Amino acid sequence: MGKKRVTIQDIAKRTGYSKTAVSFAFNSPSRISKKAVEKILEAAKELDYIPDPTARNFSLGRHMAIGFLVPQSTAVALANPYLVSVMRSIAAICEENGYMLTLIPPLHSSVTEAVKSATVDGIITMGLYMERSVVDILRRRNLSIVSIDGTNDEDIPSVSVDDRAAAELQMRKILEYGHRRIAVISLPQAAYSDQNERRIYLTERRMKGYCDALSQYSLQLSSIKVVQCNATFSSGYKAAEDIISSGSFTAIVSMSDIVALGAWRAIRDKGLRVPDDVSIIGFDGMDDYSSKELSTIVQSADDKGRMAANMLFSIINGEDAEPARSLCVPFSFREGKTLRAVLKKD
Amino acid sequence: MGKKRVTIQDIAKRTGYSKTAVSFAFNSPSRISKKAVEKILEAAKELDYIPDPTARNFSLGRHMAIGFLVPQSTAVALANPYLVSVMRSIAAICEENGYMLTLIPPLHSSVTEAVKSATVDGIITMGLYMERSVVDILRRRNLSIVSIDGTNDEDIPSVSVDDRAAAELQMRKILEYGHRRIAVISLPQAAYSDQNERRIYLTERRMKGYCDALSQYSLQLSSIKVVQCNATFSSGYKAAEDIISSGSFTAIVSMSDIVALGAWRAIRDKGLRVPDDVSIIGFDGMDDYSSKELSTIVQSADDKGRMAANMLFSIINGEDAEPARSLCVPFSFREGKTLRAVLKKD
DNA sequence: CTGTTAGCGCGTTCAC
DNA sequence: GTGAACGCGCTAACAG
Repeated sequence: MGKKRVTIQDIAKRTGYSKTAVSFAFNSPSRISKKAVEKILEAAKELDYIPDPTARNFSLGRHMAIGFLVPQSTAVALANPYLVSVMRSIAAICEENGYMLTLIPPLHSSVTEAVKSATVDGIITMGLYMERSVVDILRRRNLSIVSIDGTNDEDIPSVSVDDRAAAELQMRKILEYGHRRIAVISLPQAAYSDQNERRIYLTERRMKGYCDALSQYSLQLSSIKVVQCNATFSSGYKAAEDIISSGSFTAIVSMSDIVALGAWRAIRDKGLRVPDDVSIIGFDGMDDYSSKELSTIVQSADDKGRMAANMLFSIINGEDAEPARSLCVPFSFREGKTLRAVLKKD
Repeated sequence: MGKKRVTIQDIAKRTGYSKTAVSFAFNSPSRISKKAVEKILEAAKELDYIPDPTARNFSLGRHMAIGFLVPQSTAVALANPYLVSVMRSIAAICEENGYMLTLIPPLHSSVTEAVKSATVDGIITMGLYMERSVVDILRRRNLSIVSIDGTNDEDIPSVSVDDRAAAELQMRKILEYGHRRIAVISLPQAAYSDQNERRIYLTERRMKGYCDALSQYSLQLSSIKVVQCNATFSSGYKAAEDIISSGSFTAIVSMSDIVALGAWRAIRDKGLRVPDDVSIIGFDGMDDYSSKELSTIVQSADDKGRMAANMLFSIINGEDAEPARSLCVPFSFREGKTLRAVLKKD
């Protein structure tokens, strides 16, 4: 169905000019006479000619799109509002640059497959443990990458927060409030990581921060309960149910706000009160409407996205001399309403 | 920097086979001898050969990506959690089909420009008034499209809710509760609409529903206040501030949940109580954690996204005989906690 | 300055 | 198993 696409040839024939002239009319009008440009554009309009973007990109060796590579299925990834916020600010920078943003989930459960076939000019990852095989493909394909909250790998430009210090602050707040029966809700380990590599992933960096805080109080990590879950509300809900049913804790420390919110709900549903019975502290500081009352560690999603995108574009446009930079976003503590000093009773 | 890309030629030379053989080794291994396949794949591995996806797509005339076309800048669009939910379920279906999802915002403020240059195999729009010029480009480019919450255009496959009836129900609830001093927060009119066209946009369909409900109570649309804002929390907040300062209303009817939530916050910040002083009813029924208490009209984001994506894929894969279908998602009323009968005092 | 000719990019596929 | 054409727009090199 539908007649064949109108090509540059058709316009050339129709006007009596060459393909080259037609191409110039669109891309460098100054290269040919005004009259020629007019005639060509007119014919193009008459025949409804649109230069095929695929052919064009192929010719020019670019796509005008950058990829947002997420480590899990998009259904999980987009369930995290913090990630969406970061993506939003990335998309905004893309728009400024006339680029589109393509979501790249693992293809057939494989990040490598996805990266092999993605038609983009560069990639921003978030929360991805960059295994060597992925980096290799990027290199082969000459694709630039910027990593957000990724591995602390020196040869990959990255944007992140000082996870260890931020986590230390987070745990210290809880300890300062007198809590000792503490549960931590961690995030998934690098699902696709290669055991041979010794780069350190976000969860480990934060765990280190927890240890540091605990040791200031002469406590061990082993004295607290650690569970792990996806960065979604419902996972946080379930995680908190687990925690509640496995003992009596006075504080929950979550590596993610959305998880903390899920936990909060679960606690309320169990008939417990926050912060009277259980204190909660999150991590992210979503600028979100619903989470203003959550005590948390704030790191700007907007800054992260913007910095990463700008960095990527300056690499793509060759404006960047240094091969790899690591930028750090500041963090801060937000008091919120989900923290309370533990009652001295034991 | 970086050596030239390894191409299919290099593998051909290296192995002594032809380009054709190499191509077959990757795409139809059964087409050549097992031995040949082995040798070729081995050489490919040694040389780190990855078939260039751009060239491949160009050759095959496809992209393995579909586009999500939003009428506003992504920074605005992604600020609406309901839209993100829809996108999430679209992305999930894409993944199942091995496709990626590309976000298409207006390029240089032009939807037409964006649609001209998007390298995708099909498009799903949401809340977009489909002007003729856009439809024309899609046709020229042979791009299939499915519209969510779009214009009621018969020749475009679409998924939506019965907006008129849903809005009527929404307004009727408010009226049943005795409210008469009512403010409506509407959504942006079709920013890119062509005045000559007579297709009806979502806001108008809903407005019709409001009229119908009002007339059952012998009221006119002119008797209520109508303001308009973007589908974001902060816009909703501002809209409610306007409403509050412009008179005394007992109920706010919003065309979007996120807007309703913003309004709710604004009302609280003004020292008024919900629902004691002001009732609020939203529209969307976000499955979201934070909005369970909002009284609203529920329409499943997941269904919308899934149905639209499945429809698009069946069109792309040529499984769809009928040229255009319009699917309807059911809606329902959720009581919530933001409605209260108005006190008889006047 | 205006316009053309002749490839090029890279993988796919028809016809032998 | 192969040679050659093909898709479509871009552009270096060249001629008037």
